[in-house]
Amino acid sequence: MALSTIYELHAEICKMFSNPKRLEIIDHLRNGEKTVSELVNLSGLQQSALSKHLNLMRQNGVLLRRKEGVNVFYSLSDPKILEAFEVFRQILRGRLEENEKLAEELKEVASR
Amino acid sequence: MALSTIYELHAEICKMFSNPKRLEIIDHLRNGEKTVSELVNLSGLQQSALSKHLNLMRQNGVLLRRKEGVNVFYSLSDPKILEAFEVFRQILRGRLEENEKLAEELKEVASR
DNA sequence: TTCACATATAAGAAAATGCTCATATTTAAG
DNA sequence: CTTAAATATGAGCATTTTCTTATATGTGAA
Repeated sequence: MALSTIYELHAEICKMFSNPKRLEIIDHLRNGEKTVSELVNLSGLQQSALSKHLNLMRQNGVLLRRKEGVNVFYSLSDPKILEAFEVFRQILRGRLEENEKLAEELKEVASR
Repeated sequence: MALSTIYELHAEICKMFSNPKRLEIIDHLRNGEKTVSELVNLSGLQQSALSKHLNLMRQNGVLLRRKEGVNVFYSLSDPKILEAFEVFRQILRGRLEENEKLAEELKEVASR
């Protein structure tokens, strides 16, 4: 598990974010902590699968964990992550708009 | 191959960045285009492996491709990607510093 | 056309990922 | 102590990733 270069570390972070369900979970935590059961309902994942996602993100320093009685609350550890996401989403939006334009053009061409 | 949700698109991008060699290649293109052979030398990858990385990043819109005679030049398509990387690297730097502090403390404790 | 170089692609194997199902652990209540 | 609820962990399986080796394609020179 010993990572060395900046590229390996960076890749490890990206790998952790390269799963739609994990990104969705992060989004659900955007406005504050949630329990595992709440996240089960929100995500639609099986409890065991969710638990593994949460643990992975926690081990990578993305999530914080807090126990209170029987419940465990998870929360985002660093709001900067959301900033970085914003840049990606902007790129994606730009790309989506391009695709929509292309789709429009194709429709126009096809309808002639 | 049909992606739909923003999470799936975002995850797809992250997946593409979740490989140390690809991140290294992007870094090599930071200051302008390079041919495949130049990148073979810079990256230490086998030519076939490099070619696949380049093709993948191109298909995902991260790289541009330009042919000139026998050579093919690749370049970054969007400088914003480097911005997003910067945010990640900052988080990583912070985490590395923390680790170093912890390592220091451990050394001190151990040397008593 | 033929050759040599630059680049791309195909096939196969090893490793990693993420799911499901089953089981363990922890904690509060009775 | 026993039970029930919340959470975590383990085993097995299908899928994906990435590498290596070998081969194909494309382009300019002779």
